[in-house]
Amino acid sequence: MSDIIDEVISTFRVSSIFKNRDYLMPDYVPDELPHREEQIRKVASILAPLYRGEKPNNIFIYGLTGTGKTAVTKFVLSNLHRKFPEKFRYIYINTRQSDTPYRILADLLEALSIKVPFTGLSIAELYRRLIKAINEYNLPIVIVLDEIDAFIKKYNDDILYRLSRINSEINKSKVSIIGITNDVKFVDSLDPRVKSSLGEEELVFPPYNADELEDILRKRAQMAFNDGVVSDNVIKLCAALAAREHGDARRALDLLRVAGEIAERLRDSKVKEEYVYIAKTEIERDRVHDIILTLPFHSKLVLAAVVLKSNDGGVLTTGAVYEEYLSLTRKLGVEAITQRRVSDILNELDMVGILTAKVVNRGRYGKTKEIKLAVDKNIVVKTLLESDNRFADIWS
DNA sequence: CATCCACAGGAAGGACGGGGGT
DNA sequence: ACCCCCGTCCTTCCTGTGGATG
Repeated sequence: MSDIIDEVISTFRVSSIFKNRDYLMPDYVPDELPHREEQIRKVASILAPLYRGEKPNNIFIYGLTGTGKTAVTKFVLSNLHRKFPEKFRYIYINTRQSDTPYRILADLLEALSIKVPFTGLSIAELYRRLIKAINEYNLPIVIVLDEIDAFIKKYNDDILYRLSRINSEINKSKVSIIGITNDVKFVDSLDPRVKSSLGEEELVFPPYNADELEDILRKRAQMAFNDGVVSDNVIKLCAALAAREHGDARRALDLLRVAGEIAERLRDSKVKEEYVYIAKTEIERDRVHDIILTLPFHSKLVLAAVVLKSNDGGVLTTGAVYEEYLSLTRKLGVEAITQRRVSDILNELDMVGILTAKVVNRGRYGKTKEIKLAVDKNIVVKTLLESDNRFADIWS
């Protein structure tokens, strides 16, 4: 048995593929960000007042996923901070990870080294403590709220409003907010007061094109892989596949990393192009798998209904899905939830990319959603079966 | 041109289980 | 011990709606 472990470890210890895999990890912030020089300059110049201990303007940053918004922001802040560690403080919060008002406030407090219980307090109490903490803090603070659009959509812009108002509640203004969002239209849904306060500076990040992606990949590949392991064609392929997905650099890096991992697993000394394709389906499979496993039971049931009805081909409507869902609940002998809730669940499944639910008006035939599965049916079925044995009665 | 379909999706609220402060 | 708060799912009730049809 220990042979197996030795074997596995040995492939890890001396990798013929990777020099250092970390450079391909999503959270790695590189020393240089090719093709984002202009954005770096802009962000840096907005934040420059920190050097004099003054509060910079608030910033709104737009751009699709994987266009370097987070990387540029972190890059500029960490560089500034390294140069002037005594001048200011910055806090980065990803609102997808900390996805409730409570958790955001708790994270902020924690970053200011104030311990708070992870539940139990009222939001108002957290605000009180936060304001007190900021009041006692004498440096400017930059708060980065990443991916706020999803958060605001789910809750409201109350936190943004309150955070932007903190300055007027304390003696000296010193809190700057950097809001990062994937959704450009999202700003319109904000309270005008928040909009004007947070939108003091606006910045748009365009997607990378295939050439730029290639450039980025080449630089990273050099750091991450051993020499001669990755051919230019592999890099071009990763760039091309990611460019198709609106120039998502993270996607491109993921492809390259996973392709490398596959080569490593197969004890190959080179990353072949076919591994990139395998990586693509593997990434997709893992994503779908993770999402489905964490779904509540009735969401899984709704998904099962969609899968079953998709057998008939064509587009589904909310009504059709609900009917199928009801028959499943009867089959399994569980209580059904309302169609109103199922409608929301379909939207949730759309948001995580498992299916697409597009609202359409079909005139005489009413307003409904056109629902289509967006991922491989077999993966869905397999994961559903694995996640809850009650599904065995449906796919026997 | 009005009608009316088949829902969309907002608002309010409730049950429940996680966990407080005092 | 007491009462309070929050997030997660969910319900009930509701008003709104684009365009094929009559």
